[in-house]
Amino acid sequence: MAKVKISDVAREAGVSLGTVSNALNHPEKLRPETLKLINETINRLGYLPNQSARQLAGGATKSFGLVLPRLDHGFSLQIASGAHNEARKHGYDLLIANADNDDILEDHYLRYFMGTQMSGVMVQPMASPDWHPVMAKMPVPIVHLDIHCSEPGYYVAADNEAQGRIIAELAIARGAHHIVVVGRAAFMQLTLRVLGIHKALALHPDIKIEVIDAGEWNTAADGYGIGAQIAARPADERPDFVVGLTDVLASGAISALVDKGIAVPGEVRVAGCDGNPLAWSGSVPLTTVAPPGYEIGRKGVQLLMEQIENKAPAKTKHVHIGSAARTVTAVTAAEDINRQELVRPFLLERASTQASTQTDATAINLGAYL
Amino acid sequence: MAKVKISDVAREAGVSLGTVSNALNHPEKLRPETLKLINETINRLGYLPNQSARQLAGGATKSFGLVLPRLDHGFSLQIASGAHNEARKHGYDLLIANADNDDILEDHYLRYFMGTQMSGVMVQPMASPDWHPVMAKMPVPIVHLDIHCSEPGYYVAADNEAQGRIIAELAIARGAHHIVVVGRAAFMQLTLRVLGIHKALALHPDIKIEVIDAGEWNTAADGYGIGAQIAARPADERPDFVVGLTDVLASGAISALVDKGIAVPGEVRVAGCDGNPLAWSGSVPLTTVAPPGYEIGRKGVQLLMEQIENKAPAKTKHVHIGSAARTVTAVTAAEDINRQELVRPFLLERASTQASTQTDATAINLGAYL
DNA sequence: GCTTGTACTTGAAACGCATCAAAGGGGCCG
DNA sequence: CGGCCCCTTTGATGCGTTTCAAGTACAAGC
Repeated sequence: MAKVKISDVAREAGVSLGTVSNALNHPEKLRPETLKLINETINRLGYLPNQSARQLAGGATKSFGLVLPRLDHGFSLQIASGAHNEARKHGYDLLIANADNDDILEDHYLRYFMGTQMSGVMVQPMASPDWHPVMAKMPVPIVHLDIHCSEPGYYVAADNEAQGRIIAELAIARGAHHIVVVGRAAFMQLTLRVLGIHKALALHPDIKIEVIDAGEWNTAADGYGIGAQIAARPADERPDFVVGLTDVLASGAISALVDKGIAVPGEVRVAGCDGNPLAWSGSVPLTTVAPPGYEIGRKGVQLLMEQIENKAPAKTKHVHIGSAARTVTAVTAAEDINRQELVRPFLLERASTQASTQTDATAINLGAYL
Repeated sequence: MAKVKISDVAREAGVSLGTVSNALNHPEKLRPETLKLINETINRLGYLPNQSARQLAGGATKSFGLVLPRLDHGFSLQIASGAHNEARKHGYDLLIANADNDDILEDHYLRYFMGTQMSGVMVQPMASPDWHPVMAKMPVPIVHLDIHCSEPGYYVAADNEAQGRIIAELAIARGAHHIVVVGRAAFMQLTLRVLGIHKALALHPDIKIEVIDAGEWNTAADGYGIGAQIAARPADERPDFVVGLTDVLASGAISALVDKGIAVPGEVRVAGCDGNPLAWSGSVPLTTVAPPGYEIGRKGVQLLMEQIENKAPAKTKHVHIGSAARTVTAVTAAEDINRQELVRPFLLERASTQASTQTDATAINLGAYL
């Protein structure tokens, strides 16, 4: 079980150490038969290059690290997916670490990646990344995702305000008179969505709007609570449009409303925000405005590449990506969940199973903010 | 931007190289004031240990690698979550790689992890792991997840047959007379589920059973196709119970049935299999029998630890974990999506929002297979 | 004052590989 | 046959750590 090393391969194949190394890294430099001989020996011996030694000796690694706050949030997964594909396209590996909603762990993995000679590191931070002095003097390209930071540095974020605007316009288009927004004020992203909604409704003073803090953002139970509260109101105080600032909140609210005998979307329409796959893979599709997670991951890697390739990269680069709006049915959406590079809002009503490519009037083109 | 190394810290702090190293790895060996001095210097200089060099010199890394076929499959995420928590408990890091349904990539990341001096590696393989001769002579503990392999080695798998049995018994309990199973025969896991269903139904020759290959397993569209086909049948040839061997298949089938005006669960009951979060977080809960993904990840790490700690570990160890059955409502389920260590099937009918802890008679205790 | 012991600290060796200047081996031309 | 050049292979060097045998300083004991 002793690990076989490059010198073993060299001895066994009757060539020198450097030749084996070349076989691994610059095969074009070798005569085909030498290469073949070495490869056979490698396989026979079950040789596996020691990555640590490789990195130590060679420098960069052609791999990126991505630290995510959680793995079970659809948005983070879209980021991971986009980052993965883009990284592979450039021949880089992507390693993912789960910070499990823990600051300490986030910091730990960040340092870990930094120290592993990764070519670059991305984080979807839990808190503002400005706090960490270490970040600034990092010898490794780093990009923050889904967050705005004032400090110099690179970040890619969704235009959350635009999402709010889109959803508000959806409500207006549906003829809403009374909107209830369910969310959690403490989160910057959600706050911006609320702001977008308010701005869009500024021109419609006749539409009444209420914002209710659900306490949390990631459990349907909280949405259920608000839904139940709404259902308990006298009919004339009930909204005709509910916005869940998060898809799970919206789902919970729908559950409550239906449970209490209120027709959705008959009496109350409900829309979400997140583009959480659960919303469109379920048997009943939820209308949702999706931040472009996939695109954020992709762009993040692109910014990493940019820093790597430019000898003198910009000190600061902030990218905001708008949410492209598109109408798709539930089934179709489930189909291309991993292929679509743009995410989109859905029609509130149950759509037919034919895919419709009709573009929402409020669509923001991807490039608009680039 | 030059990377600061240990010798820089040593020089700056006026101590020797080995002392700085001790400060990092064996702080108890240093005089408190020396330690303090060194730590201050480290922070001032922003020193970050080079993990590659560390691993090269030191050997093991206290970190595990996990290669997953996809990141967007709920089951894989449960595995990742379980593995993560267990690994942290032992003070290990967990790094995740996404093979993106690509054999080559899977192999690539496996070798990568092997070569990184990871203390152990886990894979949820796409194909049977027997094929790979390299695996056998790996100098690193390795555990296969969610798959049975005949070769010597470690694996942890769900008892898929039991899942089929549970779902069949659910159908029997609901008084089913005609069951349609929608799935993809080519996948071992699904085949075992079908086997379990057949075995459970062996005692009920009066119940008619049909198995339809949906072509795929991971898109609701395929389920939709079968659902539509069922809906098109004359009423007396229609099943009264449909089993999706995968939750998305079940979702798709439900969509189709409802679209075509067939009442679910009024005329046809539908259940899934996977415990995919989408099934229970959506506003309408889907009944599903969930393989214990979290538990598989957990046990996988435990087996890794076992191999690491025992100087002479067993050559082979196969663990099957049964699916514990429990009845939960959609909202509650969404709530503890990340806390439950056991996953469970749901009632087919829309449940009330009160959690019910009633245990299904077919429940298999977690420990039963350990 | 000398010895022994204790508590730290030191620095050289090794970890496995990539790199690169230099050497080797042909083929071709004069 | 000698000289040149190109293609291939060689092996010493260094990457940033950890480790560990050897060293230092200081205190206690005689």
